[in-house]
Amino acid sequence: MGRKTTKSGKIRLTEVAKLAGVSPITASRFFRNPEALSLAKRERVDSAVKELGYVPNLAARALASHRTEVIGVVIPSLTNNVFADVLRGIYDSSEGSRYSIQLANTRYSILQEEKLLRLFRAQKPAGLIVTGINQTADSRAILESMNCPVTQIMEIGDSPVDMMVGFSHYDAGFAAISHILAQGRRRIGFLGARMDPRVQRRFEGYREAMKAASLFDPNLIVTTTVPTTVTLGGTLFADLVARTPDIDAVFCVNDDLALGVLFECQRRQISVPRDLAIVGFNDLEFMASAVPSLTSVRTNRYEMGRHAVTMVIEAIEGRRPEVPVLDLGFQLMVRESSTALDT
Amino acid sequence: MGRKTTKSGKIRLTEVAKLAGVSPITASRFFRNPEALSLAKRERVDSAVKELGYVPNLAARALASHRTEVIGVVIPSLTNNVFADVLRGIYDSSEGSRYSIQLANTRYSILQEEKLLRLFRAQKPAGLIVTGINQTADSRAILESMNCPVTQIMEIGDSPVDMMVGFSHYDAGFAAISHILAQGRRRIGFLGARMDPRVQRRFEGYREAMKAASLFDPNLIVTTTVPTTVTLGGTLFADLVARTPDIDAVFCVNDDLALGVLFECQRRQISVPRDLAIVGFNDLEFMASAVPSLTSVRTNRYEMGRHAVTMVIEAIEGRRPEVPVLDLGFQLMVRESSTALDT
DNA sequence: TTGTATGCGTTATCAG
DNA sequence: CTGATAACGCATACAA
Repeated sequence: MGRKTTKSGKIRLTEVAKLAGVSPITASRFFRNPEALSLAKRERVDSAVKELGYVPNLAARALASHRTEVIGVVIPSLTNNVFADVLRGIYDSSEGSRYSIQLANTRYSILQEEKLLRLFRAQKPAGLIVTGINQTADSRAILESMNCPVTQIMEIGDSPVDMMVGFSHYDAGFAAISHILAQGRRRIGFLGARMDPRVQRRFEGYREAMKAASLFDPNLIVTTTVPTTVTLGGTLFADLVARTPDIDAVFCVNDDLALGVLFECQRRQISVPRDLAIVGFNDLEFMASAVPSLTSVRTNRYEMGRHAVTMVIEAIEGRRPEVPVLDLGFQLMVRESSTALDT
Repeated sequence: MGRKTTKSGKIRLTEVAKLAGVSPITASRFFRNPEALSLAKRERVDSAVKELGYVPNLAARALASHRTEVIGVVIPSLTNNVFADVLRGIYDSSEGSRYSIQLANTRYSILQEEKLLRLFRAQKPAGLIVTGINQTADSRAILESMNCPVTQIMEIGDSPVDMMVGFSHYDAGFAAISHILAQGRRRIGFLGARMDPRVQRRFEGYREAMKAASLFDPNLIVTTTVPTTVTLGGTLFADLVARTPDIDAVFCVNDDLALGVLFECQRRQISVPRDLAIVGFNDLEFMASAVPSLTSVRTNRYEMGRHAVTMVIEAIEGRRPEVPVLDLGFQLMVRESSTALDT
């Protein structure tokens, strides 16, 4: 009397095996290691699967095998374009594989991060990708106790939990300032928002470059912990100009701020780059399109996502990388907004 | 000799129950329906859980209960800011609940969407959120066979699979054009990229508004299926000007294109809005900040995400909405770029 | 290459 | 309010 095609919950591996005339475990192997089956049985199982419309039960699989096929990804923001690119890389690279991505958003809160990591631990992910290197001690402990490959992304540093892929925000900040200095600018303002750990390291790059040139001056610095927007760029710039009118360049910790500064300059008839050089960070697509085109520091976000997933998957499958830390570097994209001063 | 605190895999509900002096099923109920326990046992279980550091096994739970606590979300793009906002709403609203979000990216491919839906079906999600109303017949069939609440987002239409939250892209396009016409403009160009179903409906709004004013002219239209960028906005605009030099306004299907048009105008010394009015779509944050500030159609993306999750969760828990279709509307944000022509 | 026996950790069912 | 028993659907280990 038992139905089988309807009430889709009914078709188990057993049914498939029965129809194919094999044992359940052979049918099971068909999915995990098809090559281990004789061609004949492989085809029999294959058609049985199709005929019955068999859909594997992931929960049963996970319970029996003690592992899932999900890779957890912990990022601090969904609205930040930077992470959108990283995520694209992650999803693109994971698609070919059998792993699926589970995303979690900390909103830049390390306590929230801790909570999410606890949640992940309950789920026994096959691998984990987390943003940055500033986890709490508890978070680190969780990560280390998780018995799965972990890749930290966006930046690099000593003492990785496991693997890392990113670049040095300090170096990138330093390089940006060195470039501006090389153009003959001296009063270089710093505009910062959000001030997360990576932004702070860019700031350190700025500070050290300025100090090395004996040009550091606290009056050149305007920061806020408020999230970044284009509008905020204009506001911060207005603050900076009010306090320090003689600036001849501005380094913005991201491109949204830089665009806001450009608009504010247009509003105030400040000529860019003649009166003011502008340099952003991340090299979002619009930077090249702006008038004047805006200099920025390109970061390889999409590649970061791709590498992170690849490294994790390789590690899951036993092929650990020779070096656990991958530096993807950055490129200074010099454009009109930071050309040399006429002298 | 058996450890228990280390090798965290060891602690099962049984261990908790033993320590608390109750049966496993009572310990189980502690998590799902604490009120059903006597205060005494509840406290005993509670401390046992804490003492042992018990972590529930989600796979076992899913297998035994025939349901998971994940809500699947299917979107066409991760880099599009529009979806970033929707996702933020989704994640924000899901956080308080016990449901976790599983994200899938179709990259605007309806075949990929079909594939992903099949994958979801294997996972027996508690609920599903999908983008748009243009699923393939197969996709629709899968959705309908899934036995869980489904919410379609971003737009509304007849014949929802289950529930819907969005707005009419046709109406929004029509309203934008009506506004431009009311400013005295006559030669209104249309710039479109990507041309996904929602963009096409905005186009239909444009077309009908123009036809109603007897101003429709194919030469005013430039579209491409290429993904949107700011740079592309400039390129499309250049094409349009080359073909139809006498335009006095441009409607862009999104804000990135609009920004690109603005930059291109700056490059060509075309005065906005004097020579050309510009209207975008979505009202991304930078629109208000641009010089001149750019008119756009605000869509309530964050709220869309929030409502979608809330509706799904409510439905999962048996409280279906009175009306299955929620229209969140749109607002025309009139700014400097589309003020009236001097006459 | 294939199959048998057994267990994974939890919850549903129904009785008390 | 509490508990005993029996699934849930699949994979591991080992044997053939």
